[in-house]
Amino acid sequence: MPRPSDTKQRIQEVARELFAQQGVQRTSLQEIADRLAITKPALYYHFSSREELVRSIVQPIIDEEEAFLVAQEALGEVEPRALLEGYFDFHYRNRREIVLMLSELTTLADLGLIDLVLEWRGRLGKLLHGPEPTLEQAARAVIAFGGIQDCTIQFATVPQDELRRVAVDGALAALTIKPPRKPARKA
Amino acid sequence: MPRPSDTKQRIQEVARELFAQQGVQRTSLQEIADRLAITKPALYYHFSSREELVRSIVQPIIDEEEAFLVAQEALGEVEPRALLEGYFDFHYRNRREIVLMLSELTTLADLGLIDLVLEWRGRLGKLLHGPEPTLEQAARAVIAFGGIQDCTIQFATVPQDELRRVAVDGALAALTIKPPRKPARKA
DNA sequence: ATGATTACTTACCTATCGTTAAGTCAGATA
DNA sequence: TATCTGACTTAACGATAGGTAAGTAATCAT
Repeated sequence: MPRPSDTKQRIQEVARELFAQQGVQRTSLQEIADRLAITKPALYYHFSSREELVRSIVQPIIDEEEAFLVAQEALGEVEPRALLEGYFDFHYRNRREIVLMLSELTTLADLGLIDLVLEWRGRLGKLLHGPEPTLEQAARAVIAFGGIQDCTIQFATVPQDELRRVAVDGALAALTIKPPRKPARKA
Repeated sequence: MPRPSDTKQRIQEVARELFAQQGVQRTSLQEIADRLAITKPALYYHFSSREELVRSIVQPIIDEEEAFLVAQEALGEVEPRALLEGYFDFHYRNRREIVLMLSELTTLADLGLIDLVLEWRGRLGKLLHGPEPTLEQAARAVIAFGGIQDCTIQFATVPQDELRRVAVDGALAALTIKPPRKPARKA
């Protein structure tokens, strides 16, 4: 049986599935091994530790989000709708991994996920409202981006195009700030 | 040292703190006991199991959210702003516990939290848009309520009144649905 | 045919965790 | 003074999980 094998990929597939189903912490190496009809130490041939297996699944998502942000920041001027749509597509594509990351933030603390998520939200807000947004602007950004994230998780079965429309529309609506007072009727 | 002791409350305080800091799953009974300078089995005098300790912290929040929903549903007609403000206040008051519940959904699966959260979102949506909302309406509700939740977590240090204003304004903005086409100028 | 390499298996170790049984001891009760 | 109860401690158990050491069968290069 030796020589090139796709076992490493198959381990990751099974891990992704079990992690999504029952959580990272509640999934043991034994369970992953059983599902593949191999032994636990076989996993150690492909991954040096449990943590490395977890990281191999989560890290690509982190890298992709990071790359997305860097690309948008390099653009200089951002068009809100395009930014939100890009953000949506990224989250829709990786919704399985993202939900497991978000619903186990503390478990994955070793990866520094908590700080990363907070940092990303800050950077996203600055893309929309400049380097020093007001509290109101920051809140709107959190609602908009968080809302898109929630939509990809909550409505995971809705087709991408349809969901993108309603999610991005909703996020844009959340961003529109009405002038503070003065009804300004029939302006 | 016998006779009335406040140890049970002190255990819960320490547990709340450690759970919030490093997660429920990553906090062992040993750690809680050490922090209180008592022994691990002493915890079992006050709580019949680890799960019961966790539940004693999480369950009141669940009950409160349930009660909030029941009360709102009983009202018949709901005013969106009032609903959102009530929702905000509940989440602001319990933000520490709520963040630990949300960031460990899978770990707390025994409590049926995942299904509960999904159910709550559905009921909140129906409060705003009736028993059978469109996808667009459902998405807006998810963005609005999720956004309020995110705000209480993200801006945990902002005073309650100030944050409530911006969070609820943002949520309301997310709820306003523009007519699909036809600019309908000067209607 | 031989040696090296790949891809594992068998067997085992150890640490930790939740949990329990049994004992201790200060103070309230009688 | 004797007894009972509340509030623990000491000691230990069983399960499980991550991890390792050593061996083995199949394949490739030489």
